[in-house]
Amino acid sequence: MSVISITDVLAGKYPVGESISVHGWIRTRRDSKAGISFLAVHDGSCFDAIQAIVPNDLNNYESEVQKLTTGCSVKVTGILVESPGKGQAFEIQATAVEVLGFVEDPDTYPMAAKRHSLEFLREQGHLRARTNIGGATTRVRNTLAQALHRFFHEKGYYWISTPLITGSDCEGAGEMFRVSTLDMENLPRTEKGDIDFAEDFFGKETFLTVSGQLNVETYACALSKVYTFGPTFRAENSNTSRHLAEFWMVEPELAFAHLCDAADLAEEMLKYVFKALLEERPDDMAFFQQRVDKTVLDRLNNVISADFVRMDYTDAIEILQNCGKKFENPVSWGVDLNSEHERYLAEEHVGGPVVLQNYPKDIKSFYMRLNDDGKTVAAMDILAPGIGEIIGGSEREERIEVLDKRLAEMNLDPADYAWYRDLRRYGTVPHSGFGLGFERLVAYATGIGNIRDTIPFPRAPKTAAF
RNA sequence: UCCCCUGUAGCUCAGUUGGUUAGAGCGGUGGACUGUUAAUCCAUGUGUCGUCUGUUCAAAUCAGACCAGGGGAGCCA
Repeated sequence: MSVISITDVLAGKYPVGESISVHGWIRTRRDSKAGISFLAVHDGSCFDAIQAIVPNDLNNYESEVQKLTTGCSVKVTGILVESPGKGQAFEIQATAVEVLGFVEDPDTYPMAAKRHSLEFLREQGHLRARTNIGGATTRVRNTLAQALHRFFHEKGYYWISTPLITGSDCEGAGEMFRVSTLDMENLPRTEKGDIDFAEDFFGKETFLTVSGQLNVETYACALSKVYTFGPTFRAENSNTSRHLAEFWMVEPELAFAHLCDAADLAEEMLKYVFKALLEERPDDMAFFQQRVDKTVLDRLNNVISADFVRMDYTDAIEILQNCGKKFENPVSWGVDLNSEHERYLAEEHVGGPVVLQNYPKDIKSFYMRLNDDGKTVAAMDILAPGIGEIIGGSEREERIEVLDKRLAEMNLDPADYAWYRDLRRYGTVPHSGFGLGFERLVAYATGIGNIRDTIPFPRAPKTAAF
């Protein structure tokens, strides 16, 4: 026996006139003196609840049905009928209501049938999935994740499970969380007095990964088209609405490809997943459009239909210098762009996503491929109106002598990158890739302003509840 | 980590130029009405006023520190 989902009932997948059972939680109960009660039963399978009509001649009507409040769990059995009321196509004429669990004290049940602030809901991490916005976000997040996997699968990419625990402390993308089983009260010491990590679980220092990129490059240099999709960890003390200490990242890596190929892939990918989202979750997206951000649908449709603008860093600097707008941080060639600059380019100058590319080498990572001009690297950021950088990527430096020169310039020890250098020593190929912050994608797609509301259990500085 | 703002009932907030008894809406509860739709109408309870320290005859109100949340910045995805 399988459990019936309310989404299937509301979609008309069950015959009218026959008896079915649904399970779920009460959203609201309304009593009518005509001798019936209306129950809105919600199981999270879709945005809408199903309405059950409960006659007062059920033997537990007074003892239980009339005591149902928001949040109580029930199994409702009854005849599926076309609804004479407005607001729903089908409803259930209940023949039995089994209460699975009451709400202890309706007065203090946090998820009362009323509007709550997102800040309050965040403190109720174990219950917020029961709200409209919590459920809708969760379903959208799932749809986007599934669409990403499907996109890469259809294009022949292989999903690579890169490690979460890394023995390399030089991934270069940020502060790392240490992984250790040493007794912090009684640390083993070397003769010099340093902590003796040879005694630690892995026999060396280990950390949580900040990016799967370096690892996935090794598989790109064997299977050609690959990607990782998994959690990454950054111990940065970032207190903003667009950073998390634990976030999910999609990182495709493509062999025999240049920067323009990575940019094309990113554009195609975003269009694909937004199209899938609009097709598969019209109910949730209508909610976001109405209650969260009145511009989401236009924005997503715009991304789907418009070509992404490609712009060189050097041209962007010129645009910023000549736009007549006063910036707090002055612009000149060689400086890293600030939020205000990125926002101007994406929101005002272009009015949509923009691919910014070919940055000065001195403000970018060692592994990015040096351009022929000798001063820029083949790096790109995709900036989205509203949230800023959503994708960062590059063509990787595949020439061993150039890579070694870059490592030396940045005072990095080639020995730390031995296996990474091997990829360039044994049958090197041009290859490119990028990283997409998955929670930023969810935020962009829903209009939710704080990234902490796009992941079920957010991890941020001083925040690890639940 | 830096700057600005906020922290009062289950929730969203008002208020307090320091002085006996702290306010509203929503939610909850009780009732009326109703094939209802977060319905409507009537009635009704609720508070270590973020924590600690200080100033004072007196602090929820003033000051300091700390904690938490929001907005902006930096780091980035």
